[in-house]
Amino acid sequence: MSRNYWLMKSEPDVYSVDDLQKDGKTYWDGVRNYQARNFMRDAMKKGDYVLFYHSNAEPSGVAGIGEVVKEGYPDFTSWDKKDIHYDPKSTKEKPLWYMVDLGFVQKFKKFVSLEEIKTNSALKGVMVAQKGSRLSVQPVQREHFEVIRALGLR
DNA sequence: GCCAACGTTGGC
DNA sequence: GCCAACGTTGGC
Repeated sequence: MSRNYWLMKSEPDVYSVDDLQKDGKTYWDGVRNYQARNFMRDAMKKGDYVLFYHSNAEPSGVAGIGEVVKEGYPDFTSWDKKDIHYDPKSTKEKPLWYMVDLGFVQKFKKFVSLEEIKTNSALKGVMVAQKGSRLSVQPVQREHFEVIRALGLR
């Protein structure tokens, strides 16, 4: 089976890997960036694995693994006026933003910090370690995914 | 809380 | 279509 690998960022104060473990699955609402949207709408497939990354955290890094359980569909929070992610350009008839559903796979035994990712020579070129990398949904090479998972399950 | 990096908006 | 101004992200 061919499976793709991704990294998704979430601020743990807002939604952490523990929340995902508790909920079992969640919908990944609130992405308002076209590149990230395109990944979720067009490229992420059921069964793909996702590194669950804690951003704006102390420390930041990968906290666990999730799995795509529902492929891209319109982010309904975008046309909800009361929602913090409301965007008047998006309507039910013409959705602008998309999301996927993410299921819980596992929480790492050992948190893999950004620092660790940056200094590991086997992880050279990982997008999240690059300066100014703000993309909240990004592709990860299989080999890199495996290295990070191995670090997390030590 | 600061600020560099980046994406988006809007005047021209 | 350029680019300055502005808003946001996210590491530190």
